[in-house]
Amino acid sequence: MVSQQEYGLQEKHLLAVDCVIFGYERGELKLLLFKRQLEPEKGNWSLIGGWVEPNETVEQAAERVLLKITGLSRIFQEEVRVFSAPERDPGGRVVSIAFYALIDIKSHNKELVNLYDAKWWPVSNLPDLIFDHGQMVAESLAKLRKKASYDLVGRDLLPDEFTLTQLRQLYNSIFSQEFDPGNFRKKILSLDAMVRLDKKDTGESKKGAFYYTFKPESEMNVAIRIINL
Amino acid sequence: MVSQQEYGLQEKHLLAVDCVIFGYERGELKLLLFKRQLEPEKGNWSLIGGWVEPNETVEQAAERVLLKITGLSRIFQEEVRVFSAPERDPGGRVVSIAFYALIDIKSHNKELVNLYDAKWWPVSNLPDLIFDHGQMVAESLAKLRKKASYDLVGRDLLPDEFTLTQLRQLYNSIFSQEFDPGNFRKKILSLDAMVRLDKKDTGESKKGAFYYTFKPESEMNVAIRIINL
DNA sequence: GCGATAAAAGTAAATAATACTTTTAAATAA
DNA sequence: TTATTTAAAAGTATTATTTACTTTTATCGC
Repeated sequence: MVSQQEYGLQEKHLLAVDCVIFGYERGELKLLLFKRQLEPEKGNWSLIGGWVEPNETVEQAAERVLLKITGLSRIFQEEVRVFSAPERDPGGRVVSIAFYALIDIKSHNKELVNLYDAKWWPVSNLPDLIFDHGQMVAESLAKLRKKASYDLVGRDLLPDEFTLTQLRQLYNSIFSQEFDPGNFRKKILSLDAMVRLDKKDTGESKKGAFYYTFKPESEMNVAIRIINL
Repeated sequence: MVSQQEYGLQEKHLLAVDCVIFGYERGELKLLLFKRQLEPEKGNWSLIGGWVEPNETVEQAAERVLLKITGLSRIFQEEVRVFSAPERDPGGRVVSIAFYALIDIKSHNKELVNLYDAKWWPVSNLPDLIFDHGQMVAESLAKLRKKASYDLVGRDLLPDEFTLTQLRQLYNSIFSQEFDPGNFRKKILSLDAMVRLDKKDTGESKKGAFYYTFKPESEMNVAIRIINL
């Protein structure tokens, strides 16, 4: 029998969260980045982060950061993974948990974003990021793609009412590929996850495209395959 | 412009890893659990865990724990998620990262397992676990199922040489369902991920079943769908 | 050689994916 | 007021995959 080590004798760690905030606007998938305000790497582009407090979960810490920056609560977010290379932050040993979040750019608070010196960047054209934040973004995008391939992800990125064309364009931008309009429509409608409204968007075509809304999450059949990887 | 908080002013956290160790033996998926050796909950069944040291990554901490208990290195492991409810451990605020690992039970060091007062349990019949360890196991199983549905998982759980029947039985036990022998064989062979050896296992049938080995990981085509969820 | 056993191979129907074409609705120009 | 244009929406034919089976094969023990 071998003994375990006591709680009190252990070294403690600085714990942070970093948020990869995806948004969607005018046919483009975007990422909210901000200019770092303290040394090291002050002034360079980074993810939005924050410390984990003793009385909260890491998810709550991420929600707190998200609320502070966007003014939004109840945002969809998912843990990416723990980043813990001892030298990842030259300022000291910080273990950071990366989360990715999905928001509708139109619905967030732009003044707060300005206040924090943040900016939306197209994911297809990102600046260099500090530390391992580039890796965090790459893994978040991979997770988002995986999720989008077996789940409908529009709910958090699109406005409440959207057209099938807008949903397809969102998928085009997530996967950086063009989906066939007819087949995409057929596949999506077969999932029976949305309701067609009696309203049309005439901005894109003369005929006009029907608006749809998502059915409540509770009515959704899960684990439906949308894109075949 | 809003200022960020300095590193030095922050509260630190105890950081641990907990390992959900899956093994496979005689048609059954099993989990390695051990009797906790310190208060609180001393003597109750728990996952195998350890503290994260300042000079290592959380993955290295999990590898260290796995080596200590099984004698094996280079084990397949994957992060499940961070468990950080403030009251999850009655002994104090401990943030724990759960990992799940896959090993071939035959190849591990049984003396070490005994030394640590550990025991293999069938996943279909687990004892109550301390803290949130039951939740860690449930989420690990879900992750393993997801992985097994788009990847071949036998490589880490089966011996080097195995029959298609053994691989199918592994899948049966992971998904708690019976896969059709003919269709399973057809699907698996179509992936072209294994090599048939000139050797048969005659233990299970009079005709005998050919042994197979996995092709090197580098030759594998990725993201093949095995089970349709 | 014969029956028993599970492996291995084969088959036919149903379902789904893919690459297209055609029709529709509404705005605009001739 | 009719033709033209646009993208939405519907439809279609081919191919590929999945599913539920049946048949054949190899080998053991009698």
